[in-house]
Amino acid sequence: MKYGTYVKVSCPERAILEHVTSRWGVLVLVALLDAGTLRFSELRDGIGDVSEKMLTQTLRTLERDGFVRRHARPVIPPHVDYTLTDLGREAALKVQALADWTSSRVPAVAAAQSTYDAARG
Amino acid sequence: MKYGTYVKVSCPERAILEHVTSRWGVLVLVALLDAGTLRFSELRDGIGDVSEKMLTQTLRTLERDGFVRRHARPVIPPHVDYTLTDLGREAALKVQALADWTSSRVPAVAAAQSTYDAARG
DNA sequence: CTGTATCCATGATGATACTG
DNA sequence: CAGTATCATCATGGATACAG
Repeated sequence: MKYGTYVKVSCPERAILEHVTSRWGVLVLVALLDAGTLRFSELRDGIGDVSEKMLTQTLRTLERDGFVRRHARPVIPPHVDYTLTDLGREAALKVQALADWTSSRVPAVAAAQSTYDAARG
Repeated sequence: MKYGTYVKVSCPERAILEHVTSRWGVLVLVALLDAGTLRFSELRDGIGDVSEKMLTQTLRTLERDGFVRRHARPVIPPHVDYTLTDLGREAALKVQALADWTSSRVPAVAAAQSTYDAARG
């Protein structure tokens, strides 16, 4: 079984971890942390390379977990805003911290990989 | 592959993040952080439910990234020890911090999910 | 504009069997 | 003991088309 992003994981902690560290989850959380409020199309364009399907799926999951608040204005054409909840802000800060640390160690990891690859093949 | 305007998550960074937050990556890092040194079989038994294939794969990835050091003693039967490098200890601490935070918010997330599911379907 | 529905290629995953 | 090899399966994510 794949340790799915959406359900079917025995350990709830593991599931939540998957949600916030998932490919698009990280980007959505950090984007909303930086911008405060973003529309669906702003998230889609800002993140880039994300399909609408995956963005919707990611937003639904984060909304269900209580990390993201969805505000749909009853207008035509539709206008939907997304913001972080307090819980979501906590999550976003933690995830950003991990992402920042990772970013800072990219050179060290790249060096380690080169060494490893050179020694083996 | 290009990422966001709001977020600067490069591909190598994303890959590293996936390595350390992967299902078995988290468990291996935390196990080694707690125990200091563990043999292959100790990791396999301690983590539980992990196939030898996935454990090997996880260990190789973490070793290549410079997070884990592998020490194979030239004896029969084979005896292989795994420990964290300094870089790996940093990673393990960050990951454990995120995992601990996640663990502490499981009730809040569960409540949010119940609310969401009740309101919708 | 903000989604939903459907199909499908890809790749991750784990069971099993085997090896040095 | 510590892996490696092979294979079946099944979720994941992307493309596409369409709807409200």
